[in-house]
Amino acid sequence: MNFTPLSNYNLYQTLFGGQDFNWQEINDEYWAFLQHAIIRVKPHDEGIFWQTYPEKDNFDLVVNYLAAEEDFDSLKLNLESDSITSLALEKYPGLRILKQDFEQTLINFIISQNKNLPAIRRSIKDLISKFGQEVEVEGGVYKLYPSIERIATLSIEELRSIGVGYRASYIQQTALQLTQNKSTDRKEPTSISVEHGVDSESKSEMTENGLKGLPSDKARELLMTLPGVGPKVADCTLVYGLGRRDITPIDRWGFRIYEQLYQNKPTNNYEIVSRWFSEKFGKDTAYAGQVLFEYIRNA
DNA sequence: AACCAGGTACTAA
DNA sequence: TTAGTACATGGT
Repeated sequence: MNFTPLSNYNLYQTLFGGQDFNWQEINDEYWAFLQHAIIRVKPHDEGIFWQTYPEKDNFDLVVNYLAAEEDFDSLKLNLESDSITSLALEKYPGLRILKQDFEQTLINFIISQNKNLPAIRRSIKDLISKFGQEVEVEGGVYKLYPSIERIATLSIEELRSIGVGYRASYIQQTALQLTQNKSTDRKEPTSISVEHGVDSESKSEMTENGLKGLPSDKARELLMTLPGVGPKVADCTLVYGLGRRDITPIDRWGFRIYEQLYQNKPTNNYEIVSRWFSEKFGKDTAYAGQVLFEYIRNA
């Protein structure tokens, strides 16, 4: 295995908190099952021992996924200017935000709606074990997270078998749309912007690169046209799957943070709370939201 | 045995 | 816009 030092990095809380459902504990190691790779991590005091499969020694994949090169110290300084966030940070030092795969994040958070963390993990684990492609790892056989194309071919019945209930059609339809957008994206490489209808133009932007080119509110609006994707799932996708840091997803806990921790007037209006976070924490909103989420959830 | 879960879609006022 | 409700299934 390779070794990479990691400083001020709360590995366990980062991998197994509420932001990422792809990691499993296997014999004192942490394994992530992605669409095209498996990341294997063995924690160590000063960093991690790691390996990737089926392509081995993929340093860029690991460092990028773990956001290991992010300047956490200056981030920490900014967050400490707020006393409540500072308190949360004391309890969860070194909590990072990972850089997950866009499509996988979208599907996972569609599954997550109205489920608790253990139930989410169980469904995703089943999705992988039932429908993932096999890869050989050190003589054993493991499975990747199923590709979005594969998910698009699954029947409602197959999807129901992983315990996602009414979300099955959301998953199926969203996966179908993403694969279709990917293929039209390839046929029309870049901008020879001929007469696109608003509709087809929007669709062509519903790709990883298309969304990356849009401001957060616009990208969220577009993501919300997908079935099963409301503001919360859209924001999770933007933050965890597209690297956005100027917003934070507002779930039940987000509303509690807004009302109880910061003594704001109770509301059930997503936009109001979302804007409050972004105006208060600016470019570090995602980090503030993340550490406050872990803080209030375990209070 | 209820009640809740990192919500969303739908309906009616 | 805002308020209420059904939804499949599993965790506690």
